[in-house]
This record gives sequence, C-alpha cells and structure tokens, in this order.
Amino acid sequence: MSTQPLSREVERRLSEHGVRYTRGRRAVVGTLAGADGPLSASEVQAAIGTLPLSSIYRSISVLEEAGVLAPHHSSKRLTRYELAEWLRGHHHHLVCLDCGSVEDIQVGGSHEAQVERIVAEISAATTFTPVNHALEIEGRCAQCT
Amino acid sequence: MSTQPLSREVERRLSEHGVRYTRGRRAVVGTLAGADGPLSASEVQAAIGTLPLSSIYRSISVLEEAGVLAPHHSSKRLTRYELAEWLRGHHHHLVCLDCGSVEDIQVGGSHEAQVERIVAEISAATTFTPVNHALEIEGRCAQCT
DNA sequence: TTCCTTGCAAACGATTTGCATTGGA
DNA sequence: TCCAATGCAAATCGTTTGCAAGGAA
Repeated sequence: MSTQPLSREVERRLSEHGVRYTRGRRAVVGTLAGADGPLSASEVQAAIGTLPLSSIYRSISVLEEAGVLAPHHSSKRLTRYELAEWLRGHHHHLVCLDCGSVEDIQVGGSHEAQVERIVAEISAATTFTPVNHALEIEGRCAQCT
Repeated sequence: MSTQPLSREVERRLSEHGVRYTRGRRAVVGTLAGADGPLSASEVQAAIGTLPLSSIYRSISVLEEAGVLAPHHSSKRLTRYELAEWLRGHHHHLVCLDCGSVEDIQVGGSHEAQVERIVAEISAATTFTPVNHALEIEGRCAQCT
C-alpha cells in the first residue's frame, strides 16, 4: 500500500504488463474501489451502467493477470472480484448464507498477528507452503436477519 | 459427532427428511467419507466409477438439503462437497493455488479456541450474525512446489 | 399401487472465445 | 500505421430439470 492515487498504481502495474489502462478497465477498477466487498461481473456491469459483459470479463481477466484484482469464491457458480491486497490492504469477509452478499471486514493488528501465527503453526506440520490466508465468516447479514 | 457408524447416522438423518438412503447416495457418501478433502461432482464420479453425473448431482442435492453434505467454494465454476461438520468434525482447508486441490487440516483445540474468540470479537463490532467460520490457507501443495 | 429414484437428453446460466471493427500511441 | 481492445454472437462447461422407466414399501 502506498499513498499514491490508486489509478497511478494500477497504471504502472498494467504498463509493466504491457497492456493499456483503458476506459473500460478504469470503470471496472473504479467500481471495485468504491465497493464495500467483492463484486461479480454482472454486479460490476450493473454499477457501471452500460458495458457488455464480455468486455467486463475481458477487463477482469487482464486485471487479474496483472495482479490488480483478486478472485473470491463464496457463492455457487459465481466468482466475485476485489482489488488485490497490495492495493486495498489485508482484510476478511462476512458472507451471508441467505443472500450471498459479501462484506469486507477489517481485523485489528493483534488479531491479525494471532491469525498469522496460527496459520504458521498449522502449516509447519505439513508439506504445504502457505501464501495467503482468508478467514471467512459465514452467517446472516443485517438485511437477512 | 457420535461413535455410531457413519451410515447409521446418515440413514437416520435421511429418513427424518423422508428420503431413502439408496445405493447411489451411499456411493457418494462413502466416497466423500474416504476422501482427504472436498470433491467436486465429477471427482466423485471418477472415484465411484460408473454413475451418471446427473444422478450424482441429484444425490448431492438431496444430501445437502438433509444436512449430510456441506459445499465448499474455492475454484472457479466448481463446487466441491464434503461431509458436514457434525459427521466429520470441524476443520480447515489448504487450497493449492496451482492445481486447485483442497486438503483438510485439523486444528488443535487451543488454536481453534483462539480463532473462535477472534471471530466473536470481530462480529461483535458489526450487525452480522456469525454461524460458521472457515480459515482457508492458500498456497502450494507438495506436488506443485 | 404409490411414491421415490434414476437415466438420458435437453435446458440453463456464468464465463470464454472467434472474428471483424474500433481506437490509441 | 499497427497492434491492442472491444462488441457481438456463438461456443463452453458445470449444473439443473423434464420426462419416462425402474424400484422399494
């Protein structure tokens, strides 16, 4: 995370990958930057207004390859996307079992340190090499309670 | 969790839901009981041998509604299933970023208690009502390292 | 007989891709 | 100019469903 404007960071990242930061891609990034949780392609489309789904999928694909977006799998048959952690910071998710919505949640430093220690200790007993972790909390959101 | 044989537990649960515990459903449950992580419908089919995918999907659907199976979302466009926690105990997952395989991992009681406390404290600051939690560790499995 | 189940094939819905067109450096 | 990017339509692929045949109580 830096203090530079988001678009600068993304622009630099994309140019390193030899692709342009076009209007469509800016719209996708802007939408996800303003969301309070990961969004699916069609949710992004609804937020943008008019832009064919195939273009949104192509933008998402390029942005994901460049490490700007990260996928999140929580609902059946639907992938949602959010800005990668280097752009929006580490966080966890509240997943509603009823409506499927996903909300970001920030975790305090001491809690996060505990989670990381637990992950490290768990992994130490295996041949698995950890890279990320995600604490997903499933339950009911305010609307569905 | 009880000490009764798995098939008894499942049979009772299904009969409470007014459905039969047929050969196909037994095959699905048996396959998942023997797996070391959640499996997709086609992975179950491959393990069973011969059984149409539509039947496997229908078995999974019935078993999920009866609370015998629980879904797990980790890969794009693919849902994997595992025995519900009351049948196989609470655990977490190691998800390989390369091959997508998912392996179960047991967490010691003190770690689990810490995770639960963290989840409770996080949720206390929200309007969200937690039901489950899942600590997903992403990284590289032994084969992909 | 009476439902529950299953198999097969067709239908679905999210995502991907071929191809011709558009657009930016 | 030249190649990346886009729009549209068709193709994919995991999953679901309609319908007729099979099975257990």
